[in-house]
Amino acid sequence: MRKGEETRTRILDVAEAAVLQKGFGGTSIEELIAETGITKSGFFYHFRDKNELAKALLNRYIENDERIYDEIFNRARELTGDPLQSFLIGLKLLSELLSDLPNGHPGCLVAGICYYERLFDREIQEINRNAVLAWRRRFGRMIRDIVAVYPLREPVDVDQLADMVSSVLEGGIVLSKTLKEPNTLAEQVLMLRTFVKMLFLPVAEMPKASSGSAFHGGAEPH
Amino acid sequence: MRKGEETRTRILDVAEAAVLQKGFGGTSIEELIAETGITKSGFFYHFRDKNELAKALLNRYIENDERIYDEIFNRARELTGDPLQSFLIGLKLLSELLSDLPNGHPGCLVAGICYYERLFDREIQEINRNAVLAWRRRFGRMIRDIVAVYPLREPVDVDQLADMVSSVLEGGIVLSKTLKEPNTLAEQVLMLRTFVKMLFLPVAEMPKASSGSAFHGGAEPH
DNA sequence: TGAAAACTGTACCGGCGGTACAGGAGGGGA
DNA sequence: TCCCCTCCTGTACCGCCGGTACAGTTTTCA
Repeated sequence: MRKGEETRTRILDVAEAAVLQKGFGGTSIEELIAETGITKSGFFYHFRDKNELAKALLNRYIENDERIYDEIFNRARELTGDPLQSFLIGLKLLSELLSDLPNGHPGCLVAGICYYERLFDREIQEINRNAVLAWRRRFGRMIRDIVAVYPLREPVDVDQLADMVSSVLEGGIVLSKTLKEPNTLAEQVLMLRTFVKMLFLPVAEMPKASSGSAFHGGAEPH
Repeated sequence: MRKGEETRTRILDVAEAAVLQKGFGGTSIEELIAETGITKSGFFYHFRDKNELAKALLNRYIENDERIYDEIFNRARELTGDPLQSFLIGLKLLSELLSDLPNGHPGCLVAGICYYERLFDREIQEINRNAVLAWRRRFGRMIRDIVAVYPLREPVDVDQLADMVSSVLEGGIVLSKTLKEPNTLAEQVLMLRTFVKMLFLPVAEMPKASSGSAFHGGAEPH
């Protein structure tokens, strides 16, 4: 019983890394058993087929993901009672965590599976869907707490704003991976933070209309 | 010469739909030739291997993508000379185009390939990277035009703001696909539009602090 | 009309997902 | 001590797939 769990975990570890680099279709079972040092029969003892491996992988990934968000935003809530401030602090902590990843974000399994869709059964697609809905509920809850205290400066739908957090994270991961710029993801989260700040806080008075060109980014001569 | 191009295009059409539904690894060449009504030899006459198919597919996708953006934002520029207004109109047009897609957005090949990464050669990864950099340049150019006229109400980096457009699009596609809610993508683009608006325009005066709960979204009893 | 372009047909290879099944090591409870 | 259960190994096999090789055929158009 103990030994079995350990082997199973080792397979999942190897599989997760492989799937995030090559997708499900690009990851062969033979390659997984080679790296885990197990036989093919051993693999199929733990997982009936590739679909069940995907399911286990996805469930584990989502669980871990939720745990991380819980930690970050609970920590943020410990630091202040104000719902807006704790949300903003949470986003800051999240961006720091993301920029501390040594090789950049490895990729999101939810997105990976969404781009592999048709080869999995309805159950997996449902698990994936529920994970995204859980994000919507999580961030929606926090935003509703804010709205109860701060007036919204522009008419936006709370659930859509909650989805924006997921959008920017998923999109930021794609950009970061494609550009091979690990920092892009963290920067995008901070941009979202700026948006949230502007939606609920009065803008600081303009310092002196210095006509544009103040906050330009890197040079882009082309 | 003419006939060859036509067959090639037909293969690419079939392949694009398949790849967006199942990923590259999940798409078999045999399945492509079956649907195109061509033989295996015929397929390999047009494409040396799967990698070259991917390259052609990606290049065509990016080209088409650029064309669509050109059309939308040129059209927006025809409607007004003001850089901010034309950008906002462009985003509105984009969201309308996205919400008019009958079955929702089919998925972005750039993201699909980014999640399949390791199985392609450096060249493809470079094409992908350049596509994202082109988006950054495109939106960055428009934002710089705005910044030259309107003061930024919060200190944000222009390139990071430009990347936010790509982030929200890519993330919105993932959310839309996973949730099977075609509208989510268009809504996310409009959220981004609100952000851009707030960054450059003074906020409308608050109507009367009716203490929150004004713009709540759908009920979320959990 | 003739050469090049655009294929078809056939045969083959090795890798992969998956199945089937027999058997064995090791530990824990009766 | 014995037996059973968990956790594997080993072997053999199937059919699909990506890819190669190459000879031959039809279509196109200059």
